[in-house]
Amino acid sequence: MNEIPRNPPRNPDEDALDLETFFPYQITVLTRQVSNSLAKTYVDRFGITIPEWRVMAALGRYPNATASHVVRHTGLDKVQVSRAVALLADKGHVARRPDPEDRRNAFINFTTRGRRTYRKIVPVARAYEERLLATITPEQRRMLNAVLDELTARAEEL
Amino acid sequence: MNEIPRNPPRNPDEDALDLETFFPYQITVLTRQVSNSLAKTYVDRFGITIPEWRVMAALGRYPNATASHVVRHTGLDKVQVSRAVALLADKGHVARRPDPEDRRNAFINFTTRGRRTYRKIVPVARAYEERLLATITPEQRRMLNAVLDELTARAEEL
DNA sequence: TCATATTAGTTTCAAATGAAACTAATTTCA
DNA sequence: TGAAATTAGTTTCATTTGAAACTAATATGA
Repeated sequence: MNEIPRNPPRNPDEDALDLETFFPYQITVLTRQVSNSLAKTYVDRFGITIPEWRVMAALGRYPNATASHVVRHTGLDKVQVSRAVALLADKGHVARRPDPEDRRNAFINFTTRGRRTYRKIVPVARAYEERLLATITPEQRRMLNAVLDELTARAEEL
Repeated sequence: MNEIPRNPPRNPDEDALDLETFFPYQITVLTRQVSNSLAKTYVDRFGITIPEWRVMAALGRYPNATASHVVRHTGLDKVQVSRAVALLADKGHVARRPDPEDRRNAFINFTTRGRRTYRKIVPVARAYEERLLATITPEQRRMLNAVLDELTARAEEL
């Protein structure tokens, strides 16, 4: 017999909390899904991890950045940035140039190869976002974008 | 001299991607923030981790569940569920009872102590969500909830 | 001026994670 | 039947993570 397993009875506790509609649960599940898809794409097609991609994205927007600038623009912590930059340097995507005026700093920049890779990734990242958001209206997108910003600011306060 | 560090020049690449408005980045940052806050609350106040809390939430809603049912209702993978249940059992919050009809299964239930803890956590979780969402309108909440469900389904397809 | 504090970035270490291998029980079907 | 496949759940192991300690350089202030 291959009986389909039945779920146990529902909602025994009058005050039970519904995980499916609990906001922290909802975003955790969605984020994991999205991150895994993207991570797979970046690794398979470009041989880099998400933190490495984030560093590249920061450099594409703000070139000649120090590690601290990258921290500020990526939301990664300094350990992750340190490691991601080291790996990108190993792979020849970025180069570090010490600041002669303060030798604790190092300016990070794309190599030619790194910039070429960055320019290939950007449209792939945009295309993924586009496909993901394809079924929601422009109005919903604007709202979503604004609400997420609002909630991020709010979460930092709490 | 304590000069405030200036950011490097912006947007050098005409086609640069803005991380701040890139949806996968936005939800990653928000989710990390929210998870960290909640994890801290659960550990500090109740001595449990987020996966343990999720298992409890699943049991609150669907009692007498097997590990497979918990997997289905929590979005955790079976390794995490196995470990979380083992830890909850160690702490005396849940008990496992083997299914006499199929001894591969074990039914998981709250102990009295576990149910008491669950009933304390639920309002704390709700209160956090309430404070987090306090600044957005009920209309926005409904929309957010619907859009996140939609995107989760969509992300699974991609 | 030099001892102390601060800052940038790296390394270390312990904990969390999840894929893959594994154990035990049950089902399938020749 | 009973050998092979499937399923539930656990354990192992290699990787990822981030807090804390650390190194090196610069700033501060008695």
